[in-house]
Amino acid sequence: MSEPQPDGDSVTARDGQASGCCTVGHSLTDDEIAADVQTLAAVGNDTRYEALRLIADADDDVCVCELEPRLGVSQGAVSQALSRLFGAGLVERRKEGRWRYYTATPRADRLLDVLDDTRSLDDD
Amino acid sequence: MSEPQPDGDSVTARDGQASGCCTVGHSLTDDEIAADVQTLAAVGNDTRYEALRLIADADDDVCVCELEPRLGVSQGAVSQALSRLFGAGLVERRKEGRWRYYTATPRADRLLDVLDDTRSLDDD
DNA sequence: GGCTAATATTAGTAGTTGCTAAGATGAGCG
DNA sequence: CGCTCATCTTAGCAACTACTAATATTAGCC
Repeated sequence: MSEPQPDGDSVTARDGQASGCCTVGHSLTDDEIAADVQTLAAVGNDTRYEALRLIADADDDVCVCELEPRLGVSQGAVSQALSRLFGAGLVERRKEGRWRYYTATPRADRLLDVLDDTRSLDDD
Repeated sequence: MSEPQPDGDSVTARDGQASGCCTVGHSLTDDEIAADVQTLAAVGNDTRYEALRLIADADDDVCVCELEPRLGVSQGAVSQALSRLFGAGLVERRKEGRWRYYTATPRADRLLDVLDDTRSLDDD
């Protein structure tokens, strides 16, 4: 494989795994990558994305029972979706009597903001 | 279902789909939702996430042949990953002779920046 | 305690995904 | 032209996902 090497040393090799010089690279640990991918995959699904939107766009925290009628899936599926969002660090939850209230974390808010901000730039 | 109604009218109903008053809601069209979910699902996979990182963190645009040895999957899988990132509007591509060079779009850059910025806040 | 409402968990399954291997396409070069 | 290299495409399949339906848990209430 005769690598084209666009511009000599222009492509950085920031971590130690690089075999020679001049190869591409990034500076993330495996754990960081896994966490990011988990986060992204958690929102990369219609039901969970909509659930997160509903939670993030609400002025107050949101009860599960308010989400159920909006998501068009069974109660069990809603519960699973929320658990997954929680596991990915995208929502917090608070118990109050029989009810469970959800709020979006700062990470979730910022992620959704970027999506809103950049949608017009290169939408399909 | 006796809705708890946290605070009277505190939960907004921004779009017309709401059945009564006082239910949660958001203001996105189905197309916008689908586009966002597609974007997120595209990066929500180890191979594609790493590919995008390598492209975004490089100073110049990156040739496919530079990515292949770093991703640990077959050549065909790399090609598929890049196509999917392209379809999601996360990379641009440029042909130059036999080679194909990829760059990250602003949407991709900003998405990755947010992940970097917020990782420490609520990592697992 | 026994009942009911809200949520979580589990088992099972149809549908989707991400990979490999193989072949196709297209550009440069002798 | 025929070869080779870089990349794309396709078929097929194992692994995973997201759902439903059913059951379990937990909290309030009579």
